[in-house]
Amino acid sequence: METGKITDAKSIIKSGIAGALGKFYGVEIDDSMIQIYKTRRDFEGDYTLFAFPFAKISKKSPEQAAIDISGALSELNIVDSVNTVKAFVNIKMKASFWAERLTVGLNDANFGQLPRSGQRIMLEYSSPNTNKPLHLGHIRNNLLGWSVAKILEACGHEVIKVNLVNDRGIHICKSMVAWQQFGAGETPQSSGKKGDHLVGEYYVKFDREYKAQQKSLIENSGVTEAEAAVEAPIFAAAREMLRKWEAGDEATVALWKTMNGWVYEGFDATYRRLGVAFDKIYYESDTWILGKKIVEEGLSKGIFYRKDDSSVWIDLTADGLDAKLLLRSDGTTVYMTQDLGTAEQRYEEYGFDKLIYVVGNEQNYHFQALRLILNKLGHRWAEAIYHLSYGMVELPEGKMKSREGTVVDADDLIAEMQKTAREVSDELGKLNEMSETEAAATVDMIALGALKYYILKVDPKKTMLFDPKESIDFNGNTASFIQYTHARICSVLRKHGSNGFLGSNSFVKPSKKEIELIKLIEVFPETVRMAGDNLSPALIANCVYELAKEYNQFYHDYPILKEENAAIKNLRLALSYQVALTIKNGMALLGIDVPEKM
RNA sequence: GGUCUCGUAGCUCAGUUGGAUAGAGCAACAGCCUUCUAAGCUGUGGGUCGAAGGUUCGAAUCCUUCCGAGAUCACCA
Repeated sequence: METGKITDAKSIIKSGIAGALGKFYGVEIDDSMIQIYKTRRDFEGDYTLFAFPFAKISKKSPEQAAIDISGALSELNIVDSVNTVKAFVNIKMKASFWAERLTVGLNDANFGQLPRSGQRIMLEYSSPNTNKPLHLGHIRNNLLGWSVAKILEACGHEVIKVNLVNDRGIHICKSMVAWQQFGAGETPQSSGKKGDHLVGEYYVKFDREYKAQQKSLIENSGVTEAEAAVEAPIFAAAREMLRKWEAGDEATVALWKTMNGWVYEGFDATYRRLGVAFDKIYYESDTWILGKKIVEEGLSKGIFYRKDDSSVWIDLTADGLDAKLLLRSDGTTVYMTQDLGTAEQRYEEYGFDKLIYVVGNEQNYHFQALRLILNKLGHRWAEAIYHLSYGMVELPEGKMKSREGTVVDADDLIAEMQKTAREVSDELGKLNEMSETEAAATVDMIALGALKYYILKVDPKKTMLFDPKESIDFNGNTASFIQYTHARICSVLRKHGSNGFLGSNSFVKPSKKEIELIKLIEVFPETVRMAGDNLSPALIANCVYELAKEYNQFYHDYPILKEENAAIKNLRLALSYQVALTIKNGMALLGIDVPEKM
């Protein structure tokens, strides 16, 4: 899924270096020899070239090679000066070079949007169960999925966002049975409860009743724990309901449709609040049968085998895994069978170049097996399957456990963040001059921005800690800080009476601080490319934060509107505009909106 | 037990895919609003990069072993 090359400052310098050193040494300079990176802050220069590869060509010491190189490079017309420290060649670019880079950025209407790649990527994320409301873990999944989709689109790929809803099975039957027994006809309309929460309550009720029945069975009938687990009447009722559902019993299917409908209404509300959406939604009730064909295929090819009880397996022990079940002895399919089937169906329908599953790392094993099995069946596109495996979200008290009631509900969390955002904004007097609609929209941006940024700034693959107190902090490395920077710039541009875009003007030479800002803006498209290659929104978050931080320093130390020199003022306005645009584009890739006032 | 992931400041995290003296935020302390938004800015303190070996000009980053944390190995999804 590599994207194309970008003509940023670094690549321009690289080709300059290749030309100059090719001439100097009289050999073709391979791209890999030019190892260049940002100069450390304590040294003079913009980029640093490592001289070791060239020492080999000239058979001189690395230090001497560095000196030779510095001579050759100072000839380049974009280079201001060169200095060497040991085997490091520090290159300082001309101020005019940076002014030119700013102009290029300003004239790029789609700054940060890379050219079309022609690749089609299917991205599966969210994939909830319909027996309980979404929680903090789902939030990480949804935010990651949405952001990665945005990033891949920015990288020029066609992205198809899909959701696979787990709407059938024993878990939903549990909620249904409990509702039948204790519900007394309660509906979201009658109780005013959100549909997914309502169904979730009955799931909990089931569990409570189930436990009570087990306890009483063990105490009164003297059965073992395992026997009690099977014999409890309410569990028997759930199993019976599943059997009826699979047999297509009308009343059961009708109840199932009604209760799932409630859940979908609830999910839709939460999805809308989170600002995520899908291009296509798959339901397990449609796909669970898929994969049986694959089982036949695997059996006939001798890749799968049938046991005496007629269950079907694949032996993956040679690949370091275990034997995996593909078909139960009663002929029904399992999760793996279904996933094999949907993958094949999706490939036939869409012919993707890449199929990405955003699923927690507890399923690493499953996806390892999935790829392996498809490979063994001879599907070349198995290589296109990628499991974007993200780490669990933990609380300061430890892991979330639904049984202990420590699960953080998605809707509650969002509501809480909105409340806090409102309080803090009010306290600071930020909403004083706003209409209620405007204030509500601003509070919304701040609250959701805080939540999204807090989660997305962490490398997806790492287990992360969600500290509620820290997540609603609006200072430091937070979305609010970045949003505030954007609002400040908008305020400056408003007062100037323009949108700050000053066309393709040529600019006066930027000062050191201004060059720092141009550099941070300049790397944005390259950062988007890296974020796409690594499927990591965290890279975008860091990049935007660095930029906002640098701008706030600049804002504090340098006048913009009050600058008397018109040419310098012009440069600073253009720079401010470009910073605001980059912040806006970057935050959009995280699914975060930025206000013009706050 | 097998497989996989992780371990960086008191806490939460970065670290440009092997580069120079490892960086931010929070928390603590000390400053800055009569000047474009103080949700901001400046400064101080804080490190055996889990440990030990190895690879090489050079390692937080790669390899080995050990220690510690987590995930997974169901006729659940």
